Amino acid sequence: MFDINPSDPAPIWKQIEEGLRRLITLGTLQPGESVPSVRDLARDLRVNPNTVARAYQRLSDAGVLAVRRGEGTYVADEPTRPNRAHRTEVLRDAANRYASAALSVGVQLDEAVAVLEASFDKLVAVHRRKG
Amino acid sequence: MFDINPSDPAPIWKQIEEGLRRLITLGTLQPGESVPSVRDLARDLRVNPNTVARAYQRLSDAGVLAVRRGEGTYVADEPTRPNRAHRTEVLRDAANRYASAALSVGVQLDEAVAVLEASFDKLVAVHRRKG
DNA sequence: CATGGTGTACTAAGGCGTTAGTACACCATG
DNA sequence: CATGGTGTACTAACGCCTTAGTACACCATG
Repeated sequence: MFDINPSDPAPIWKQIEEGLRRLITLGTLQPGESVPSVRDLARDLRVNPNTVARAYQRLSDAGVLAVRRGEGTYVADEPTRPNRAHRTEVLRDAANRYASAALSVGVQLDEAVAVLEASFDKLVAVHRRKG
Repeated sequence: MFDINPSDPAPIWKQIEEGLRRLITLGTLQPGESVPSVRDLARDLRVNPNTVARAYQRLSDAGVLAVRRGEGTYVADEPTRPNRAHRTEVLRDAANRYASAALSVGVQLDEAVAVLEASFDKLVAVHRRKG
């Protein structure tokens, strides 16, 4: 489905939340489609079920996922889209972290852009492979 | 000198380490030049001296900073440069995080590149202002 | 020599993330 | 109705990060 990076300082529940949002915006997960159960995804990612549950609950509160009690969790029929303010904030923060990391190891803008394109291609390719 | 982002999941000592490496590679801090004392930088960043000390010690172990006991800490005469393997690893990881964040909020490559350029410009501008 | 600033070391406490284990209410299925 | 899978909730424990406080050895300065 997607990968978790244990060495990433970002919390695992946040990586799961981001990964699911990514698959939804890319169309890999479509409205009404079911997502893996808490226990299944936890086993798949080699992570504790509580951590997955935390991500699912946050996405449900945000209106991205919909829970049918006793049955399972599904992508909402009309998944909530982040507004412009939140989107630009997330993007600027992430860009600052990337630029800082690049400059700290002596990498210029052009090379940073090239590597960024490769990362984009890889993630979109995962999308095309349906998982 | 540089900024610390308390909401960044990355440890503060790592942000300090990265910030100093960035200023050195940009030339804002030149070989032989002195860096602020542990207590001064801690007061400046509103952070505990222990946290700054941790970053200084790691940079000293890496050969980027040189400590003169009882006197202060300085940029090494020939600061160690990260090798290609480490550089590409850091860059790829950071690029993956940025690409993932962008796609999770529905941002395409072109917009992500534009925002990245802005971040680069901002950091380099800080460099030109000598701090 | 006395003072003050330097890096360094140590302990104690609190917060957050993660894991582990257990338990419950819910619902589809047979 | 019994079973099994679903999300959810709770406690306990561990580790890492951070803060706070104290203390030490070192050295430049006056």
